[in-house]
Amino acid sequence: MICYGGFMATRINELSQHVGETVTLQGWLYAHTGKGKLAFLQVRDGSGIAQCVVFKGDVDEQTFEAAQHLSQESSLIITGVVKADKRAPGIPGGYELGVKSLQVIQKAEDYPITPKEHGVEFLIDNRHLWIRSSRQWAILRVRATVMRAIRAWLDQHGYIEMSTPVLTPSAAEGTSNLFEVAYFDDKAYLAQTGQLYNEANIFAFNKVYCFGPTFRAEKSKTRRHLTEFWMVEPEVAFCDLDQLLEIEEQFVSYIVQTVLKENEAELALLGRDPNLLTHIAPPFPRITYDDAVAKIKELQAATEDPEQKQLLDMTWGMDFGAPHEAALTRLYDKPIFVTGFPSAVKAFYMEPVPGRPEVCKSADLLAPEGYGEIIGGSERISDPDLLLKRIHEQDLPEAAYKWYIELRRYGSVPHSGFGMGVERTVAWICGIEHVREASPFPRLLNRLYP
RNA sequence: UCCUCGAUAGCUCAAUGGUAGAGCAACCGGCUGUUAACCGGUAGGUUACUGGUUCGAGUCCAGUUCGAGGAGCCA
Repeated sequence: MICYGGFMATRINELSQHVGETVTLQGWLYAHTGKGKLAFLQVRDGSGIAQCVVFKGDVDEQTFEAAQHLSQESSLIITGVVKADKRAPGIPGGYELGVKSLQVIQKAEDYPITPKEHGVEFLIDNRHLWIRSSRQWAILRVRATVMRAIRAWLDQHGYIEMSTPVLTPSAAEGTSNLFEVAYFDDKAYLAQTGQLYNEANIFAFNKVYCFGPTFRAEKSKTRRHLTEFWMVEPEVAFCDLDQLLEIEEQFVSYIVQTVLKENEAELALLGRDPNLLTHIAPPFPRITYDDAVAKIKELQAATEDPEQKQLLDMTWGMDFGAPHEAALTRLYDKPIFVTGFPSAVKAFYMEPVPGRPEVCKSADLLAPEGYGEIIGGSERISDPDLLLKRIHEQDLPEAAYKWYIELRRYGSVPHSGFGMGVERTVAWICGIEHVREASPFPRLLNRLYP
């Protein structure tokens, strides 16, 4: 019996509910080994991995022959009796199938990713296959939970999702790190933020968010950069920076707690210690830029390593580099807010701190363990004259911002918002080295395939 | 754009300037509890590319291409 569509099949993550019953699984051979009259098949079905044991005495000769010669990633339908067995490997493991019959849908030939170590280049070239591997499978399931938790928290708290355009007009903040695309006889650019449009949306809907891919044509080759990544950007009317930080810490904590609750098996598979995440709850430490600079200088003075000493070089007014963020966040076991950056290194639309116009009401949220910035947020300038002045100071084309300035002429209010990078957040929660593994098909500098 | 490192079998890696090797994967055989099983056997190579030095180059030199890590910039 072939059960296409899956409605007749049992899912591997539900095997524990079927002990003693005869069930049918539909999946792919993940790994196999044998021992004379026994064949051990590890079968994936998308929900988990289960060991299926074929004993020569239990099946006809053809079936045993087929089981012995099954190749990795062959697709199959397999029927047998569910047994609890502590020895059974798999995800979640502990249950296995005593096979009664086996049907090979397709015998795979020479699957390239073997259960041995492989290099990064080979794996990323084979990303379309690599996502079947258990670590990648686990990471991408956590990503799906993160994305679901993002929407759940925002939806539960009165935000409405409002799509912002991916194709945006020319000009804006300079085009050096934008991807240019032909737009009939004109040029358009792939969006690197939906924020300005969200600032229009709040005047219609009060609390909004956009959530989608965003594009940066930066020539960055580091473990923290993708050229296409997903970002969620909430924007809130009648909201100052202090209120924004409370929103952010609740939001991030909810996401982490949701993953801890729903992806225990995935985190275990990744070797991620949940104790590094269980205490993630409000409030998060807040530190001003001024204090952060002082702390970094202390750390620089304390280090013996001459290379670190040079990397930690810091003077007031500089933006943080990755080494600064890493050193600073290692002092805390929670994400930290760094507030009040110099206006000169931040975007033109950020509200100045009253009495200290050289710094602005901005806040970066830095993840612990050296993962660095996962959120950038700020209170936006609400005064039209000040906004216009800042646009002139930064030599931006006023005409391109006509609509944006107009927002401040028709019922302007204090408002704030932030953007959170999904892949960096997933990388932190999963404890992985590189953001490329937090995206199903990462786009990187020099890498557009597959 | 800059700095550092790298490219040898399908994969991961060896190989004093002197015959190109191993493990895994594949294929054949053995084993009733394997967890990246184990044991025996078979097959598998334009050493990234171009040029140079040398009696002789995977190895030394120059250039090119591709990749990795990092810096800057950023989520």
